[in-house]
Amino acid sequence: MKTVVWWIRRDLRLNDNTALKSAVNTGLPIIPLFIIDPALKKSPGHTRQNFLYEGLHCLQKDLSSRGNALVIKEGSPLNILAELVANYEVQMIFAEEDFTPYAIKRDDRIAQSLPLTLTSGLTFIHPGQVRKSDGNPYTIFTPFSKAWKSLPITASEPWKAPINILTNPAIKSNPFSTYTKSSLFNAGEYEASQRLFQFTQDKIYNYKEERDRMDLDGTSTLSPYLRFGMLSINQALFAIQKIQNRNLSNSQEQGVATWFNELIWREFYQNILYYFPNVKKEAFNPKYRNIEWLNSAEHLNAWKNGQTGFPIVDAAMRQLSSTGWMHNRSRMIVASFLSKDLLINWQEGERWFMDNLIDGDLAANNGGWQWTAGVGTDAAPYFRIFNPYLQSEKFDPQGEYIRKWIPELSILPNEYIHHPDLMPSAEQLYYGCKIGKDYPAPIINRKETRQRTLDAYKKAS
DNA sequence: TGAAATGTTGGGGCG
DNA sequence: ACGCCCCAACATTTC
Repeated sequence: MKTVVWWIRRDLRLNDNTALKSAVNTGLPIIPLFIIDPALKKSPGHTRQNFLYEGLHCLQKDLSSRGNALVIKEGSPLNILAELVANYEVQMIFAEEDFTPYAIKRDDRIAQSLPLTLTSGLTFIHPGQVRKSDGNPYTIFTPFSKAWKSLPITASEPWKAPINILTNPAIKSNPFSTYTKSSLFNAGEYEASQRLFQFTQDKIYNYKEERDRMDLDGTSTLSPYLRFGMLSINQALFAIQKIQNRNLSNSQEQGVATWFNELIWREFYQNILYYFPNVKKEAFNPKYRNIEWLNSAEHLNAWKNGQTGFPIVDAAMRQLSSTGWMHNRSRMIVASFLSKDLLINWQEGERWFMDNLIDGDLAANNGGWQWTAGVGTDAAPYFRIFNPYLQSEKFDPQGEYIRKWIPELSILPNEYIHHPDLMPSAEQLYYGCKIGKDYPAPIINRKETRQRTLDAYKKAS
């Protein structure tokens, strides 16, 4: 029996799936396949791996309700696919194109000997399509986003997977259910579509104002779903287009435009990784490849464990450890603190984020870290140093975020919540929070570190 | 998608 | 009424 393979990688959905659609269009029976690749298994942290496995479980359920089966195999993709091709009459392998250096290399090798066809879907516009007039890729966000927006491409009505997907009955799958559920994110495309619907009904209209507030629930919380393709970028952009057709107030429009812009940032960093795969290993900007980092192991541990003595930093780091997710504003604050205040190589932070984030994505995470560390695609940003106290007062005004994640500070009044080390000793006694004992004293003096960092960056450039 | 330092302006108090 | 000072508020420059 002639058959085709739908090779699932980071597109764990049935609807609006370009690879599945291509497979369905052949009219041949399909083998829906996910390969657990040992080469990738060692890198993801537990949170992300659990989310992936729960997503596979969901996909398996979604498929079996259509009378089909998801085949899950473990091993080298090349070997597994070659074996399938040898044992079944596989006419074609369809997969959604991925742009990490590992994925590109893997797919190139497989395509040399097997009938692999890659489809577009991870980014809305393929990296090759967004270039300057001289043919070079964009390296600055604003011109990139202008070019991106000017392309005459609009999101299309998401493709609905057929009620019955014809699968190849000759190959059986084992049920897959070994995972720990995330406390915050249910996996699966149903959950993703629900969240997208809720967000675009309501929160998106206040997104511009509330997305930065760490004490509010103002962000989309869609990143894990976009990361694993439980939601496609086309589905997200189509949802935006639909609400843009309504009569929106000025401020509502701004909320929508701000989220739209965030999605273009995602495209931008996928592009950067595609054209400059070396960013995985080094700073995008050659001037900042030789910064003399201090790399204090003690400071790095304090940062990881949320014990720096800076409440907003510690709250954020504990949120990450507890939930596998961190608010976007918090990510910038802790990243600035690690690279600019502690003068620790941003790559240490990048790795810790990848080990812990449920939505950890090489392109976005790397881009974000390089941006904050000031070594990336921005023009002259080395002096962009966040002041954790100001950030805290601005974006967690009542200290609710801090109180939520740092129980030992939860009793403090607003007056001291951002800056507990300024608390007089009588108050420390009164609130049962002795600085240096119940909660750490600040591990660095910001007045000194600011200058230290400016010097180190200046020297490197 | 930063913050601090420095510069400018303009209104009110006051001799 | 006038000029001077003070200072808050805002704008610009600098790192």
